[in-house]
Amino acid sequence: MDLDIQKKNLIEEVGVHLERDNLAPLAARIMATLILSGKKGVTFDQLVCDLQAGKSTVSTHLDHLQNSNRVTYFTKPGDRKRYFIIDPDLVVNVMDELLNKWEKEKKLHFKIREYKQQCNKKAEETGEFQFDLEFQDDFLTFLEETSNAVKKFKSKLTSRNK
Amino acid sequence: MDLDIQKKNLIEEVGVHLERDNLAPLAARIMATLILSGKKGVTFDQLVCDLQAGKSTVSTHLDHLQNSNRVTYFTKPGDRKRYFIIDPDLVVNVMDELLNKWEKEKKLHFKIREYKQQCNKKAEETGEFQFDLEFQDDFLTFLEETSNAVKKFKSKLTSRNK
DNA sequence: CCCTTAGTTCGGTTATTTCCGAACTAAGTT
DNA sequence: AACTTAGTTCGGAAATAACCGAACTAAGGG
Repeated sequence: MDLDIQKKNLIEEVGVHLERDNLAPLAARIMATLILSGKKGVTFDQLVCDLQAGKSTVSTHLDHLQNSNRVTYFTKPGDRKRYFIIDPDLVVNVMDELLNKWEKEKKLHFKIREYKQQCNKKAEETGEFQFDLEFQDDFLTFLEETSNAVKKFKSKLTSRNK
Repeated sequence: MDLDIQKKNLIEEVGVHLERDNLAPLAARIMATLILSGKKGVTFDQLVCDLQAGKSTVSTHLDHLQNSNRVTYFTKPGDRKRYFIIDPDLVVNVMDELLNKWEKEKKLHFKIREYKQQCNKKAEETGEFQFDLEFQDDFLTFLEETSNAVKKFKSKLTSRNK
């Protein structure tokens, strides 16, 4: 099958998938394009042209993608253009984001757990407990264990890359 | 501190957090309310009243939350009202969702990897490879390992609950 | 100094999401 | 049969997100 057609289809397929983590449609297409274009990078104009999008839109999204550590660029001497690429640390950055989210989630679950305990204590007299704490505990263990798995893999990766 | 005020604040805090996984603001508040109300359940009218929302809005969101296995309800004999609660299997359901997403992601990465290999093969003559496959491989391993951690914890949970 | 290139900023348009009220259904009550 | 309760459905309003073009900046080239 023709590689160009395959690329186009993959960009769309990957793009749709990427929209699931709160990326705007065009931002997702930009990411997909960069993923499928590799080391040689893609210029601003190529993106505008390939994706049939406005310059301002591409500019804004590239900004956001760089701020969130997904995308970066390199330049060539004597060439004013920027060559955008996927951030080489994307995998690690994604993991950090996940860990961060889970950390916040853990703190919230702790807070909730405390609230529930207070409620139960108050209801001790009547004997009708409002809450099982199991749910909270399971969730906390889940977050703990999964976080650990990610951390372990992360350290494996980062140690390898010096 | 007054438990009612604490509850209100927590609902808002948890609500904001829940919006991060593609829940509409009101859907997130419903979830938060149910989480913080426990076994006794919350009725439709209570939700409409507490959250100051339209009946239709609450109805639609409750529908969606039930379809996505986050919320369920019980009834009391001789009482037409439904008492909505967090689905007791929520933790497992959330894990299943995660695993599902990661499975799709793995398949996509495989597809991408294949495309990249084809491209590199074609570029073998010129000697300038367009792609490192490392990125794809790292991501695949990441998904693999993290999925396994989640699966392990899931089976621990489900075996405990018969 | 003017022109081109490579973007950025800003105000506004379009599309989508979220929410709402009014009218409706279905089941039990009086 | 008429009324209340517990919701559902549907058409549309309001809020928010996504995108765009026109005007602008900044830097290098002729």
